[in-house]
Order: sequence, then C-alpha cells, then structure tokens
Amino acid sequence: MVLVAQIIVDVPLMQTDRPYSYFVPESMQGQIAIGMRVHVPFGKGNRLLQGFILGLEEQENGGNLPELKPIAELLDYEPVLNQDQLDLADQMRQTVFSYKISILKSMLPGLLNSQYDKVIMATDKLSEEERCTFLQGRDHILFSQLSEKQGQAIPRLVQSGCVTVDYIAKDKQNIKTEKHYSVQKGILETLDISQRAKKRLELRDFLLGKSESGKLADLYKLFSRDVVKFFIEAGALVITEVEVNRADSYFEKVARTDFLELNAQQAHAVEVMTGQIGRGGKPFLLEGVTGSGKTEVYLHLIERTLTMGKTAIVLVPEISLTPQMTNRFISRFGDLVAIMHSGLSDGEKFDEWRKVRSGQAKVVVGARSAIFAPLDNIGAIIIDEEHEATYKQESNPRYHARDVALLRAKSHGAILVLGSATPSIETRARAQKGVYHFLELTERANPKAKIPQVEVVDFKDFVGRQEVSDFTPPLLEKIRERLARKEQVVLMLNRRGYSSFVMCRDCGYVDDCPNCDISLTLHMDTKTMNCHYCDFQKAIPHVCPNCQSRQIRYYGTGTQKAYDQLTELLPEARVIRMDVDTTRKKGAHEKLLEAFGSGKADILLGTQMIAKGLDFPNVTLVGVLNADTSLNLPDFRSAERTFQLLTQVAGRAGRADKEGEVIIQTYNPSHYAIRFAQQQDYEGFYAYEMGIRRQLAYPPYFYTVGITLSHKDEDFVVRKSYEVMAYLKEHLSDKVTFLGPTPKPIARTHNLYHYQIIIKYRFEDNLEETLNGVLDMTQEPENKDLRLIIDHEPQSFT
DNA sequence: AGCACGCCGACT
DNA sequence: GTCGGCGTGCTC
Repeated sequence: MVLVAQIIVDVPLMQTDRPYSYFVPESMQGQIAIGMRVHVPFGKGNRLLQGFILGLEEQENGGNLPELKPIAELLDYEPVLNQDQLDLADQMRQTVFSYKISILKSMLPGLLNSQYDKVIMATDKLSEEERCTFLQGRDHILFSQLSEKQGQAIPRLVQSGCVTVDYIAKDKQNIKTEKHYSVQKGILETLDISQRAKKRLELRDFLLGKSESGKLADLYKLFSRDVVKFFIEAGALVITEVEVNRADSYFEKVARTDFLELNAQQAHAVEVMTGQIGRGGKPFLLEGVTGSGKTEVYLHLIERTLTMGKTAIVLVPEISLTPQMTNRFISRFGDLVAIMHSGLSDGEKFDEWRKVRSGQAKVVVGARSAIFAPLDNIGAIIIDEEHEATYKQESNPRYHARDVALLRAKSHGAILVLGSATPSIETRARAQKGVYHFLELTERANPKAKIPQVEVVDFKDFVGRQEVSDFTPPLLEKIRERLARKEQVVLMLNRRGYSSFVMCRDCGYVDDCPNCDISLTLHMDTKTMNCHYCDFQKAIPHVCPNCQSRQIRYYGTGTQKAYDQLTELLPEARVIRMDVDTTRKKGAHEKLLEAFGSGKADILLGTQMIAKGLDFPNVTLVGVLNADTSLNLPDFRSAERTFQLLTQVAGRAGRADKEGEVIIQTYNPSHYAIRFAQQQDYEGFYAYEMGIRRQLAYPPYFYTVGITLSHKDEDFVVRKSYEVMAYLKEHLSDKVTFLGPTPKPIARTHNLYHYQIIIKYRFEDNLEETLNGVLDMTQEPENKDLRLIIDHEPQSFT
C-alpha cells in the first residue's frame, strides 16, 4: 500500500485545472492532511510548484500504478484551507469562469501564496570562466537575476553536473517574534554588584521597582546592551521569545464602549434577525436611511450571535474601512475582532488570518475577500453598503462577495444581512418578490438629527456670470455662512476621471498614452505624466510634441484646481484636500480625517472617498460640485450609481443636533437620478428605475454576461468577436439577446484592443456549457494570444 | 507557464 | 551535413 495525494498545482490554465497524483514519502505520512500546501515537482524540468492537497488515499502497490513523483516538501503543520473552504471552492468553480487554483489562492492571505525563486548553485566542476559568465563570480545566484540569454544555458550545465538548482521562498519570515524578559527575583537580589557600577545598580533598581517583565527592546532603550547582558548572563533575567501579532498595536489604543440603546425599529430588526440565526432561511435586506444606525444594529446582532456561541463576518467596502468604522467593532468586542483590509501589510494580514484560524477571533470585519475567513460555526454574515460595486472582484476569480456569502450562509445555517441606505436595484427587487426578508429603518437614530434639506443648483443659470465655474454663487454663499458660524463643510467632486491633463493652446494637442486610448494624467507630486490603465510614465513636456509651441499648459481640473479656486475665493477658509494624490501614503487617509474631525479645518474637499460612512457632527453643509460626471457613462447602472452617491454624500450633513443642508450643482437638474436624490427618495427612485430596466431588458429583469476579447491587432479581435458571437447564437436558445460586438468605451489599453459582447437572458439551460465552449476556443493555437474574459453579472461596462 | 520534441532554413 | 528557429503538446 502506498499513500497517494491528489494535488492541484499553481498553474492557472485550462489544461492543468485538475488534481495530479503524487506519492507521499513515508517521512510525511504522519503529518500530511487535506488542505495543506506542498511543493511538488511538475513537468519535464521538475520545477517546484506550490500546490494544495485536495485528497489523500491509500492505493494498492500494484505494478500497474503509474510512476508517481514524490511530494518534495510539506509547507504547513496544519491545513491552511478547511473542508468548508474546499467545498466552497467547488461550488464557486461552477459559476465563476476561472480556474480552481485561482479560487483557492484567493482564500488565503497573500503571504501564503508567495512565490519561490530558483537558485543556481555552482559545483566544483564549474570552470572559473563559466562561473564568471553565469554566476558573476559568486557560487550561487537567483534565476531571476540571470539574463534571459544565460538562463538558457542552465539545463546544459545541470546535465553536466556543473551547477545544481534549488528553490527558496522569496518571503520566509511569516511569523514575527519578539524577545521578552522576566526577572528572577531571587537571583537578582543576591547579585553582588559593585557600588562603582552605577549603570548596573540603576538597572537593578529599575527591575526591582516596577518592571518585573516586559519587552527586551524597551530595556535596550533605557540601558546599554552590555549592562543588560550582565544580568542575562548572571541568570537574573530570563529571555523568552514570543510570537507577536503585528496588528495588535491597532487594537491596544481603542477604548471599550458600551452598547447604545436601540430605537423601536432597530430593536425590531435585531429581534427578527436573531430569531433566524442557526436556521438559515432567506437573506435579509436591511434598508435604512443614512444615519439610521445600521452599524449599531449589526453590533447588537453580533453580540447575540456570540452569545449563542457562534461567529460573524462583517463585510465593509474597502473605502469605508476607516479607523472610525473598525474601532466601533473593536471597542465592543475587543480582541475577538480580526480586521482584514488592504491597508495592512502582508505580515499583518497574515497575523489577522491566523487569529481567525486559531479560533481567537470570532468576528471578522473586512473587505471583499474577508468572506473567505476560516471561521467555524458562522451565525451571521453582514454585508454593509451592499450596493457597492467593490464587492465584485474585477480580476480572476470574478466572484461577487454577495454570492459567496449566500453559499457560506447556507452551509452554516447563518443569517445573511444585506444593509444599505440605497440598496442595489437587484437586491431591492428580490426583497419585493419575497426572495429576501425586507426590514426598514426610516428614522435617524439620533431623534434630533433630521434628514437634510437638499437644494439643486443649475449651472446653466450662472453660465458666463463668473470667472471660475466650479463654485456657483449660492454654494459660495452657504459656505461663507458656515465659516461665520464655525461649522464645517464637506465638498465632493464626482469621479476620478476629473483629473489633470496637459494641452497645447496653439494646436490643441493633448498628451495621450502611447498604449491606451486615454490622455495622460498629470501628477504634481511625482512631477510626471501617468496613465491610469497601464504603467506608462513620462516627464511633463515643456514644448508641444506636435507643433513645438511653448504654449503647452496644464489643465488641472481635479481636486487640485477646485482647491486652488476655493482658497482664492475664500482665503480665510482652512481646506483639507482628499484624493488619490493626498492619500497615497499609508495612514494619510486617517490623518486627514482625524485633522478634519478635530476641527483643524473648515472644509473637507475630496472625491468619492469622502461620501461614505463619515460621521462628523459639526458638518452642516455638504456640496456636490459636479453631480453630472457619473451620469452619462455608457453603463446602464450610471443613474443608479449617481443616485446612490448623491444620497450617500448628502447623508454626511446634519448627523447630530444641528440641521444639515445639501447643495447639488448640476447641468441636468431635471434628470430623475438627481430629482430623486434631492427628495432623498430611494423608494421613488427604485420604482422609476425598475420601469426603465424592464423597458430596456436589463437586470433585474434579465441576467447579463459580459464577454471581453482583447488582442493587439484590431482586425483580429473584430473577426474573433464575430466568431464568438456566431458560436453563441448557434448554441444558445433564441430567447437570449445580444449586444455587440462593440469596442469597449476605452477601446485600447496596454496596446490591446478590447471588444465586448453582452448576453442578456432570463432562463438558459445551455449557458454554462456554451460559455465553457467559448473558453475552449482560446485553447486553439491560432487564438494563442487572444485574451478572453467571461464575466458573469459584470458590475461595470466602462 | 516551462520544457522538450520535432521539423525546416543558413552556416561551419 | 549541423545549429537553431519556434509550432505543438504535455505536465502525476
């Protein structure tokens, strides 16, 4: 009998999207388990790849067993993926058109997927001359450091025994440790220390005084290494190495807070939902106006969940994962909470993940991928701001966290709560049909806080009446009022597309990216022109590349320009600017909000990132400088997105006792998205938008699949797009409708042309099979460098 | 992806 | 006659 492992290796390709059998060496047999990571030799060159163990079985040692390669190395002492997660991956594989290995990898913190590098080591057979050419005189070198040309010589050198090849992890230090000391009082007191050794006496007094144990590093801050060493050698100090959690410092400074009392609506919602914990059942839509205290409902719900001995996941959009948000959870549940978001370093993410796996953390608060957290016995999964497009991953595997949550909730009998002030149309429609339970919070949690008044200002009324156009007189007037009253203002610029560029005043030349159909963006912080799609970067031109004119000017239309105007118009105002440029550095985001919150500025000017979740009681005016820029995008969700954004940002005003006011500047005051946003009427918007969706056969009346084809040759993509289209028409029923093929709104990026086909369907039996057939087409040699993306329910068409 | 096998042109 | 170009096909 031999032990055979089924292993899926890290080669994300159609041909390798299946487990391979490997022999388990005897030395590993006691430790190996399903869900562990391994290194296995793969392919002709036996290069080492990371893989996951999906199955283990005893096999008869018959002679007809194929020659199995042995597993090279076991990477874990305990499984990194549990059965729950492996089952989840199986289910996701059915709906997400990507490979299983990609799904499995996305369930783990990045550190555990880190790459391994080949090391070439010289043996004594290698001549000095060759050593200098290949290894640059050294006895070993990373393969990635060899030039491509030299790399080709490696097989020959290996064969002749001149070099050997090994693999090392690029990042080995997963677990961080810290040295701690503890005082051995008995020994310390008997130490005979000379009265002349002043430092030693000082340290002894220090240790006898208050500090019987602590971090060795702290001791080194006060005393020199020599002095400390004396005590360690004498045995008066015992040093121990303990594992530390890199994210702990984040938790230490958060003070405990008590639960707030709920109003009747909140309490009712908590009761209804708690009743379903452990029973599964339909998901809940919790629709609550801005400021209605949804977070407090979540907190109570989690408290109940924990009392029942169960665990909880809270998903929050990345952009709202501010300390203000996470601290509310930490302050109630302390170190039972794990926080997972992109602001953490790889090491910190890994530590938080371990906290969850070990069972220490029972509440996971995080962005999209936190839905995969290895919790046992989940009682509640909460998705806050459920309408946010960031819950859909825009690269492989293209999963929607809401769909994964549904699967997990089902297998755990957990309740799934979708919370929003402005639910996605799809979700709201499901609540309407009774697919979801529908719970509403119609009042603000603070009874004194009223829903703010919203005024729409038409830019067209002021055309030609002022020099600078970002600020209309009514808005300026209101800002002045607030400055006089020492209240605060939030101003939002819609969309990042509102960025700076360079144009020649003589010939109108705009500096475009050579690889993409888009103009380059000016970044003053780095003094470069950058492309938002590819990595292209160049210096700012001083002479027009087209007509050599010196009249080449920078047209800053972004927050920078608005900021400049604002400080010119209102020199006395203290303005904080928040956009990608000012928040690039780690922690800058928090620092700026902290400064605004503590009253160090009067105006917070920023992009969408200021629209969500901020809670500053002194803000009584919110201004939207340009409501339109997200309105006319070629995307059927553009009205929905605009409405959601305007409603969210309006909700930043008047959250405490003072009354709030909102001004929306627009060129389209009669557009329904803006009219309903003005009324703060989600239900009205929902009803109106549903009419349009029905008319145009869009979700939720129809499902959509987006197929994107990309290639460097435009004619080729067009031809292939029509081929794919023909294939679809042939294999799908005639109830299906198609849009396209059409060029994507930005037709070329990374030097590739993109064409898109959209499939709309209600019921279609052959869909999965047909789409897999399309995927197979890319396997044909002539389609080798054709890129094809199948996106189920795409969230963005731009 | 990598790596080898395999079948055609320009070189000692 | 050989070295090497990259088309094609497989990886336990």
